This record gives sequence, structure tokens and C-alpha cells, in this order.
Amino acid sequence: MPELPEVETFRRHIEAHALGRTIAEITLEAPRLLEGIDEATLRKTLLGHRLQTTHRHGKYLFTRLDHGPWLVLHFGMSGEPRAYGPQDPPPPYARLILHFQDGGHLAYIDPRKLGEISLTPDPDRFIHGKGLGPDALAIDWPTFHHLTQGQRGMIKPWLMDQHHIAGIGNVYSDEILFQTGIHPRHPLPRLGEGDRHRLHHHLHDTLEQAIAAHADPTRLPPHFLIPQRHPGGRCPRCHTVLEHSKINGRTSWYCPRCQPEASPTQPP
DNA sequence: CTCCATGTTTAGAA
DNA sequence: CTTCTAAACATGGA
Repeated sequence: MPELPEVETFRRHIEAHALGRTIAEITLEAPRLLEGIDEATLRKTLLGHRLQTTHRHGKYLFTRLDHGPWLVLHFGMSGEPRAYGPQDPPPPYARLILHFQDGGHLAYIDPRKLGEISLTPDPDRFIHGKGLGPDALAIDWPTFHHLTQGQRGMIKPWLMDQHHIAGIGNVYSDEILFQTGIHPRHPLPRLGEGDRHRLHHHLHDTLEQAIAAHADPTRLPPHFLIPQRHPGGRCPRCHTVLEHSKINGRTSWYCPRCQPEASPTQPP
């Protein structure tokens, strides 16, 4: 699930359900998810404290404890946070559970265990340490124009590289390129300024609309490609059967008619 | 049993 | 040096 729109939805979930509640106990079912810290450190940092604020950068979610440090969560390929009530059983695949003093709980769910749990004194330092690019939603047109200058390779792998832009994954890169009408294999150097401008516009617009739909595939606007990203799926615009191919090891879906192989090309 | 999966990292090949 | 591919990680679901 977790690309930028999902993680933003997660952030809001935590914002709404987990802030200001004292952590009385924690349960860690998968210590391997800890990155750079051990269980004792995590326990000591969390117990007796409260989550106070949240922050998101790309696919990383940060939540600050009342005494300073930030809990860092990454959800890998299959993770999500979920608050649940005192009487409810923990959800399946809960790998870390915060048990609040008021009886409620917050679970960090991750079936595939490809996520990451860590601590940092400062999100900006963490982001810098990971080498992440600017958050996809915070990028304005001048910044995007600058970022794409002199870049090479195919557009889709470039969009997905978290060192360039943070937050876009396999599914949403397909969506953004579909909305822009650019083929995923299109070489970045051959995108003219007009193409890049439209790409930036749709990048922002697509992510905003996905967040508005709570990143729920069943609530996405009807002109979205994502619900059609399966064999036999059709283009929401022209109803042509979608095609797919492996790009950088990931399955990419696109409309051969609306996103022709050598589509919008303006020599630079 | 086989194949695929919304992510990241890394080794190797071009 | 950069770009691209495949594999590995862990595990469930089709």
C-alpha cells in the first residue's frame, strides 16, 4: 500500500488517534524491523511518553515524542498503522504495538516485514542521511524544472528514485505518467519544457487527488488508471486494453494509445 | 507448487 | 561514472 498518498493517510490516522496518549507498554513482535536501535532503546524512549506531533517526508512517517526524539516508521511494501480499542484483539501481523495508559492501542502492521522502525533526534538529519530528495508534494515548478535538468535515463525509474524525489512508487508513477500521457520508458532528456511542466502539474494533482480519496483504490476518481492496473484493464480515457512491461524490475501499466512509445517529444 | 506483489539495497553487467 | 537488471529480503495470496 504505502506510497506518498497512503503514508499521508497514515499520518492523518496517527494524528487523529494516537497523539497525546501516554504509552504504558510496547510489544515488539519483529525485532528485525528495528534499524539502528535495539529493543531496549526503543522501549526506554517510548515508555511513559506521548506522541505529540507528526511529519511526513516521502514514504517516511515521523512522530515526535514529548521529550524530543522522533519515532520513524517506514511501511515497506505492505505496512500500515492502525489504532484499535481496549477490548479489540490486535490486528493480524501487528509487529509493534503501543499500548496506551487509557487502554487503547496503536499497531504497526507489516505482513512482509520489509518495513523499518527507528528513532532520530531530527527528521531533517534523518532525511539527509538517507539521501532523500525533496518531498514530492512540496516540489514547485521551478524546483521540478531544476531537478530534471541534465537528468538521463527513462522517466519512470527516475520518478521512482527516492534520491531524486521522495514519495513516488511503482503504482503512482504509472498513474502520473498516464495522466500526463507520457510512456514510462520515455527518455527524460527528450522531454521538452512543456512536457515537464505538464508532468509536474499532474504529479502534484494526482497525489492530491489520491490523498483526497484517502488513497483508497475504490474511491479514486474515475479517470484514474490504478483500478485498471490488471490484465484486461482498459484505459479510462479511450478504453483501449492496457499493456504492461517490466521496467527496472517492476511491472508498469500504460495505455499504448494515450501514452505512445515515442510520445510527446520536443527537442531541447 | 509457482508466480507475483504498492519498497529498498546491493552486486554485476553494459 | 552512470544506467539498467536481477536478486535478495519475508511472507501472503492468487
